[in-house]
Amino acid sequence: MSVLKLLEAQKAGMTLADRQIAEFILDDPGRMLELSSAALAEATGRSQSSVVKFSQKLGYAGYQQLKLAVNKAKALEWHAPGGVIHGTIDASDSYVTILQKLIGSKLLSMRETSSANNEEAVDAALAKLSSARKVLLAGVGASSLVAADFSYKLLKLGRTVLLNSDSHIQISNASALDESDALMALSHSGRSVETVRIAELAKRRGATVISVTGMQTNPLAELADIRLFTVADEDRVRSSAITARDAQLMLMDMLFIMLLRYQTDANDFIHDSESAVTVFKV
Amino acid sequence: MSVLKLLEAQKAGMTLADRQIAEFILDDPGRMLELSSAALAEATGRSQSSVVKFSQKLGYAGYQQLKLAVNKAKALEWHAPGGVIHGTIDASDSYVTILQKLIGSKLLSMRETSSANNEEAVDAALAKLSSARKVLLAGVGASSLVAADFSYKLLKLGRTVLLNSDSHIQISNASALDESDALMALSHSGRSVETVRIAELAKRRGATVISVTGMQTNPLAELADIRLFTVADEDRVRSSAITARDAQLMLMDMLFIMLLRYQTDANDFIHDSESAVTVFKV
DNA sequence: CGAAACTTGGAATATTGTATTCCGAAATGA
DNA sequence: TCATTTCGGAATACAATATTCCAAGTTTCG
Repeated sequence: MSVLKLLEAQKAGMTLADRQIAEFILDDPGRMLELSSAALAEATGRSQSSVVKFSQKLGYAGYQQLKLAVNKAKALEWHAPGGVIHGTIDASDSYVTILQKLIGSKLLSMRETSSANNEEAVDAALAKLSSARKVLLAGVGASSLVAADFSYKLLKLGRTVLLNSDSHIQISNASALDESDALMALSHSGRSVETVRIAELAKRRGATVISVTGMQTNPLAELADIRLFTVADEDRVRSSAITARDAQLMLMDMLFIMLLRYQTDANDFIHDSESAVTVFKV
Repeated sequence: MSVLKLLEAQKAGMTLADRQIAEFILDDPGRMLELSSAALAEATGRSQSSVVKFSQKLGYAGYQQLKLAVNKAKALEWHAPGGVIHGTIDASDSYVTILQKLIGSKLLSMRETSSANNEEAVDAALAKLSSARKVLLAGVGASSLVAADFSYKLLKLGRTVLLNSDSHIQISNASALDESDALMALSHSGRSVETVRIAELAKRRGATVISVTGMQTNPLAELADIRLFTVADEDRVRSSAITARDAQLMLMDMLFIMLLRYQTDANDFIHDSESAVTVFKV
C-alpha cells in the first residue's frame, strides 16, 4: 500500500496539525522529499516536532523513513499499465471510454488491494479458515453478496459455513461460536452496526475474528484478530460501491485459490459439487 | 537510468574506497537504506567522509539524496517484472505470482466481455431497462449473486425490481409479467434449467427477455429478444466460476453506469438511498 | 632525480537535521 | 466542574551529514 493512499484514507480522521502536514505531502510529494523535517514544518506552519511525531504516528521510525516511503510510492505511481485509462467517468463519455475507465478503475482497485495485504496476514487467515471447525460469514448490503459468493466457494471445498442475510439469525449464529470457530466479517466502511455487533459477540465467545475492511481506521478492524484490507477507487467510478465490491471479491478469490493449495483433497470436492450441479443443466 | 545500473557501469573505474562502497550497495541495496553514512562506512571499512564524497562524486548533493535514488531504483526494480501475467495458476506459484495471474485473468475477461457486446444491443437493453414497468432478474448459483448485486443497484435508481433466489417464486413472478415488463436472465452456460424455464414463460407472456450468457450457442440466448454476452477465462483460473462472475459483474456495472446517464434524476435516488443507509453505521 | 602539484582518503570538526522531553493549552469525560 | 487525556510547540539532547584540513601516496615535469 502506498503511503499516499494511506494518507488520503486517514487524513479525515487526523488532528489539525497532522492533517495540514498530510495535505502538504499529498499536494506535492516531490517537494516534500527535498525538505528536512524542520523545513516541512515551516512550510506547513507547524513545528518540527509535530512533523516527526506525525511520521511516528503513521508507523515509521522517524521522518527519514517516511521520506523513503513517500519516495517509493512516488516511484511506483509512474507505473501505469498499458491501455488502461484512469479518469473520472462522466456523463459525456462515449460507450468505449466508459468501458475503458471502468476497467481501469477495477484494475486499480484490484492492484492496490493486492498490495495492501501482507502475506503474513493472508497466511494467518488461511490457516484459520482451513482449521476452523465452522466459519461464520457476516456482511450487510453489498458486502453480504460477497460473503455469499465466498460461502458458496467454501462449501465447494467441503467446509462448514454459516451465512444468513438476516442479521438476527447472524447474531444467533455468532452466539453459538467458540474458540475453534472463525468469523469473517466484511464491511468496506468497517462501521456497519450489525456486522460490528456480530464481530464483538464472536470475539467475546472466543472465536477468531477476521476483518475485511477499507484502510481507514475503523471499529471492525480494531477488534479483529486478523485484518485484511480492501482498497476502492470510489473517486473515479462515482456513486455506488462498485470498486469496493470488486476489491472484496478479488481478496476472497485469492483466499479461495490459496485454500485450494492448503487443502489437498480440494479438487475432489470441487469436482463432485460441479457434477452435482450439472444435473440442473438443459 | 537507475543508480544501481550506474554503479555497476562505473564500478570498474573507481578508486578502491569508492569501489568497496559501490559493491556494498549493489550487493544489498535494502541494507544500505537502513544504514547511516557512518554505519555504511563502518560496514565497508572506510571512513564516513568517504561515503559522503562518494555520493557527491555520483552527482548527488549528499548521502541522503543517494539513499533516495537507491530507494527509488529498488522500488521500480521490484515492480518491473510485476506487470499483468497471463498464465495458468498452479499449486507451486508464489503468493505474488498468484495475485498477478489472478488479476491478469480478471482483466482479460473484462476486456473480452467489453468487446463481445456491440453498442446496439447494449443500447436496446438500456432502453428496455429504463422504460420497463418492472424488471425481473433471474439466475441460479453464482449468477444469482450477480443478479442480486444488480437488483440492489436498480433499486438505488428507484426502479421496480423483482428478485428471488427461490425458483418457484421466480416462476410465479414470471407468470405475472406482461408486454411492458422485462426479464433479465443470467446464466453463463445459458443452460440452467430454472433460468431457461423462466425465460420461456416470460417470453410467452410477452415480456422482453434480455439474456446474459457465454458466447457459445445456448438455449437461453436463442430465445432472448436482446442478447448480451460474457467471456470467461476459465482455462487459467481453474475451478469455479471466478472470471465468469467477474465478466457478468463487469457487464452489469457498465449497464448501471450507462443507466445513470439515461436517468437524469438518478443521483437524487442514489443520494437518498445512501444517506438512508448511513443510519446503520457506527 | 627530485620538488611542485595533484590525488586520495581519513580524522576532526562544524553544521545541519532528527528525536525526545517537558510543559501549557485545549479537548474530553466523569 | 474538576480530573484526565490529548495535542502540539519550545527547548534540548542526540545523531547524522558535510566540510575542512592534513598526511601519505602519485604524477608531472624541469
